[in-house]
Amino acid sequence: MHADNWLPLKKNIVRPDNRLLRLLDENTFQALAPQLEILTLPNGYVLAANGGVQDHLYFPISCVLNIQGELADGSTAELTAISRNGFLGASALTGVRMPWGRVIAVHGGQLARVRSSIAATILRRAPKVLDEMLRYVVFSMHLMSLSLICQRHHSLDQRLARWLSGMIFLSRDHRLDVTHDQLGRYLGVRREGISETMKGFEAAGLLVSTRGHLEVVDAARLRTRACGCIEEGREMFMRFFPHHSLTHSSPQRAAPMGVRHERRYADVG
Amino acid sequence: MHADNWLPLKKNIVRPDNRLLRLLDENTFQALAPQLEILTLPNGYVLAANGGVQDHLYFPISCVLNIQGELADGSTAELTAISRNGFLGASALTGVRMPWGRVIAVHGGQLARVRSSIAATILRRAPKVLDEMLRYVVFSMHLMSLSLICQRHHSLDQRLARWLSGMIFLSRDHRLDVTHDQLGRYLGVRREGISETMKGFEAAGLLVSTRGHLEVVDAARLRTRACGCIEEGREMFMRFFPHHSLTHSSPQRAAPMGVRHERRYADVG
DNA sequence: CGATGAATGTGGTGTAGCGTACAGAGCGAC
DNA sequence: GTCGCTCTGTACGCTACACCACATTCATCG
Repeated sequence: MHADNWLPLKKNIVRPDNRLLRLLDENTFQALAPQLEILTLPNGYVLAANGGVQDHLYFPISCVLNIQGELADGSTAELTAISRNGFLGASALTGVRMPWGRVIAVHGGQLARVRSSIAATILRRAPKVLDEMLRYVVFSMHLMSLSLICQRHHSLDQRLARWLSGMIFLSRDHRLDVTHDQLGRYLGVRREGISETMKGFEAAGLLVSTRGHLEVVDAARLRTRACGCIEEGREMFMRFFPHHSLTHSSPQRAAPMGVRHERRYADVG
Repeated sequence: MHADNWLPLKKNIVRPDNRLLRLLDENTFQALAPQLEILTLPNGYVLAANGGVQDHLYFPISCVLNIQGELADGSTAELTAISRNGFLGASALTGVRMPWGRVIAVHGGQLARVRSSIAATILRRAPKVLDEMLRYVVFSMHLMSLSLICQRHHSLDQRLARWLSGMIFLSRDHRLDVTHDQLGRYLGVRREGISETMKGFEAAGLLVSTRGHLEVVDAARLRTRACGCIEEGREMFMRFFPHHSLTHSSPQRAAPMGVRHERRYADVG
């Protein structure tokens, strides 16, 4: 798992399908383009371990990143997920290097990155986009607030159902490469708890799984098992980004396994 | 409990002791000053219920605000606390009205506020302060991440000790007016759990309490009962605001009950 | 000064998820 | 193949806290 396969973006090339990059006016984008690198990450690629993102901004295109926190005593939990709707690197943008967090491409795919120092200079000329980035940061904070309460009050069944529903929505793929152990770290529970709950889901015909992989086969019913946080998150997204339709966000990139995608409700980020 | 006792700030008056307002250059501050209102809130004053802050920015001076989240199903938890080091209203600054959250002055005192539309216009001329506000937002997000993991993995004893330690640090007052019920909502647990834990603290001689009030009498030992999140939070603060000394942040405003204040370690916000 | 309601003590039962331990099973390396 | 390692199933006691029910006590206000 190594991401050496990046290639510099050529000028006048099609604009990467990231919501924020799409908001750039043509001039600013052309200024930024030579500095953009496009990376293709495999499933499960660890983009940053124990040190967070230091001095790049990352704009997911077709991948989904997962930010994981870990305390000194070893406790972990997922903090947020980032897709083509957002970006990663707000800390770097403020000039702070955080030795905190761990970034994993739960769902592999393309992403664009740019040095934060360069980005800051160029984006300063595009206050509209900078505003939108601030808005995304604030939105993330609200989503995290939601997760904070969710963790405290909702059952593992509900939270796992929410997590899976959210992830298949963001990745546009009903298949997922994760082990029970990883899921446990994301949700802040033991591996055994995940196995147990997963067995229930599988018995109910919601998904099928082999070691390290799973495929959701009944997304609609899976969602009914989740807590209301999916809807609350969706509502929040609509409130922050009213002009952005979740259901028609952008053309589908791949058609994996011929499963029709369910996108009516979903977790967002 | 009504906050009708506000008075418009006079020109050339001493600058309110809020970290962000202090960062304003003199010209920008003079432009902002006529628009600032200074409010004095009593302990427990509910600044916003079920609707968050809509169209003001709030800069605590001597009060400590507590932001509480509540889901549709009634689940609650504290999201963050805001003192003279920060501000409230990032959502409003992005132009979004959030029907979410509840703001309480856990520790009463003064705060400055200004209409967010006016503030946005004026602050646009002070990019340094705007940057610092963004930095505070990002810092808050990290602190919330910490709390998210803390909630999941640490015991009620530890979390209550952390909360109390943090609050007496931020308020510079060892006394606190809160009921067990309120504490339960902040920490996302039942009232009975708080009563139980509190009894333990009182038996250990860490604090004394009467109904609706408590006073910490051994802050040092209380901190030893807390989880490591206090230190982690402090480290985070130092990283984001390296030039701001926590121990000498500003002169002490009141000397309540002759108790010497412990400020070596603390939770921050 | 007594009434009244909010705040707190107490207790019993239920359970979700933890800690630990170990067994089986798939998958890749050789 | 078959070895070895990682991933997954299962079980069992334990603890923290939830949920429910009620007794008590203090503070305020008439």
